[in-house]
Amino acid sequence: MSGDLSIGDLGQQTGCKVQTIRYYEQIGLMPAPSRTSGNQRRYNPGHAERLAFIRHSRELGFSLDAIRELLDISDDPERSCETVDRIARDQLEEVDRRIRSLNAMKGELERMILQCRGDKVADCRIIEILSDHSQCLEKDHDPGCS
Amino acid sequence: MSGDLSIGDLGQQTGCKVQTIRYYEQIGLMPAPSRTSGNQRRYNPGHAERLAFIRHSRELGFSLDAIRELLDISDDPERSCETVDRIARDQLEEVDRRIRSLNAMKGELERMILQCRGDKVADCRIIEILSDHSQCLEKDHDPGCS
DNA sequence: GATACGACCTACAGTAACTGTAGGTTCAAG
DNA sequence: CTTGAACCTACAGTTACTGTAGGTCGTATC
Repeated sequence: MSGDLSIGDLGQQTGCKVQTIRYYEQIGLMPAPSRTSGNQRRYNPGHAERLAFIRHSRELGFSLDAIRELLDISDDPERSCETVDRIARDQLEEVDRRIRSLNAMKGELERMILQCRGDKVADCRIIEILSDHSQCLEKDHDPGCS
Repeated sequence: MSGDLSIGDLGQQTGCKVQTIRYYEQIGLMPAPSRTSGNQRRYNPGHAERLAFIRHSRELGFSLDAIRELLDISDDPERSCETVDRIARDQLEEVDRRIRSLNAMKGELERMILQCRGDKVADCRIIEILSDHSQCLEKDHDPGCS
């Protein structure tokens, strides 16, 4: 009736590493499953679904804390899903922020790379753009330096 | 001639936290500066430029390891900048990968949120989409569970 | 010169979300 | 009955910092 999947099976089914599953259990995100007489974990389909929820949420970038909250809420079907909506909207905003930031990086990287003439470091535009880093660092050990 | 900036001044100039500067020194990314008789760090403009290079590179998403390599290369103006070019192109690829991944997340999040009717969890499309997570987790503790 | 207070010092623990390792045990196939 | 993969626990390591505790220094003011 229950406990038919080994941790390895569960990992294969959900595309999740065995250590990660144990980690989720350790931090209380996954409930402790039953064990065989030899102390090995045995999971039922409910566990598989919970893990699938977690993995899918992770793929959407939700933090484990957010997922914990989503799971808590989803355990009570009578609750309003307002909080769920807020968490999802927050996540969307965060994803948007990251996309904007990465697009800025991308633009600058592309400009940098286009200007590289593949010659010596001395004329390298990439290094130049990354900074005006002048040659004085070796002159640290001047008089005045203890 | 040298050593005129305190660590706090340097942090202000470069928008870098004091602890972060000390951390960069600890991991060998920033050279150890001279010290006052009272053991406080004093930085010169060369340090400020190196730190600016590091921060700018971080803003472009380069890892500290990549930055270390870039700094090593930039210290030798006669070297070919081929490696610099490769590091930058790798970074651009990585940024592109992340943007694609985030765009996929964004699409799914938007679809999810649009379908939410803000009602009870029982009918919540967001929870549904995140998984088919059925109600059987509490039935874990069936006969069969030690 | 005394004092106050912010800035500095070191050393270490904590963060997120895993991943990897060591050293030992169990399961299932042959 | 043996072998070898899969499992177990416990703990260290990863990235790039951030925060804390407990103590010292520098400088402005009285």
